[in-house]
Amino acid sequence: VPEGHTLHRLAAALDAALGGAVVTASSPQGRFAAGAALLDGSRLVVTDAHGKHLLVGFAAAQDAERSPGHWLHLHLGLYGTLAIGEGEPPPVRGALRLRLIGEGRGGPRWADLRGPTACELLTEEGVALLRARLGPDPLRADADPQVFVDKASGARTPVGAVLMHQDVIAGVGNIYRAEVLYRAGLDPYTPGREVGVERLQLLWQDQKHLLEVGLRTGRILTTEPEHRTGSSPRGREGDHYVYGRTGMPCRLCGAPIATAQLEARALYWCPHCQAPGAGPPFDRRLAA
DNA sequence: CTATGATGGAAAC
DNA sequence: TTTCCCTCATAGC
Repeated sequence: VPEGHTLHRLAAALDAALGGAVVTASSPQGRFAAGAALLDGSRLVVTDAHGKHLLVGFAAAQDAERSPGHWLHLHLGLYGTLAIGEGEPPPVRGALRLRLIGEGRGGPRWADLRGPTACELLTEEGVALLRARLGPDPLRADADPQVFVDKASGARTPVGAVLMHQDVIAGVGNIYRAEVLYRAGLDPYTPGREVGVERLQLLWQDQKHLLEVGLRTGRILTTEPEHRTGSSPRGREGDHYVYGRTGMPCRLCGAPIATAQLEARALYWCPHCQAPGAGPPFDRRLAA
């Protein structure tokens, strides 16, 4: 579930639920017991997402300035979950890494974290180091597209691999990489340095657009309305052009969708619409 | 009901 | 390159 849009949604949801609240923190599973003990009784003051990383700032409950002394860094990885709810938290079940409970602006709220790749406390310096190793996130106002263009246009590796590198563009995962390349009519194996600056700029723009749709809808929806028919295994009906559609006909040309491993992940593409030298298979509208 | 694989990344080899 | 995290949606009985 978690590509970049999901983390921005979670950041907003966590702030809406527990922003400003003094929290009770615990680690029923025990693996974050020391960290939870440090956070227990402090105030959740800010949430922020950068790519697939979620940062949550906590201040001492009596700190009038509400300046974060501790930063909780979360990364959900492939199957971590952060569930947020109202009222009484559900009975503890399974491996619950972290539970936060507090009286939010709208009433009692709770948040349960399971199976994360990262759940750790960082200092301000640690947060700076984390940000330094992340590339621009198209969903952030401070994102600099030029950083993406510079890094991607210097890469000898395939553009399909470059898009997965979080230090090049933060927040793109395996679904978005496949879909944005299809929408651009780009052969995934074209080396980054051969894509061209102009097409990389367009790639950034379209990726930003797709992430914004994801942020708004909570769903990785990459198909234009007129193409939204037929199945997308793992997505809702018609959500994707190529992701997970191995062997199924391309929505535009009918050629069977191909798959291969790239960057240790399944890559999906249309060998016809994304043949070397091809252009965008349709006029992309910036609507959804 | 059980089995499988997945939108990720770090650590361990 | 392989393992781990130990969830959750989906496929299949």
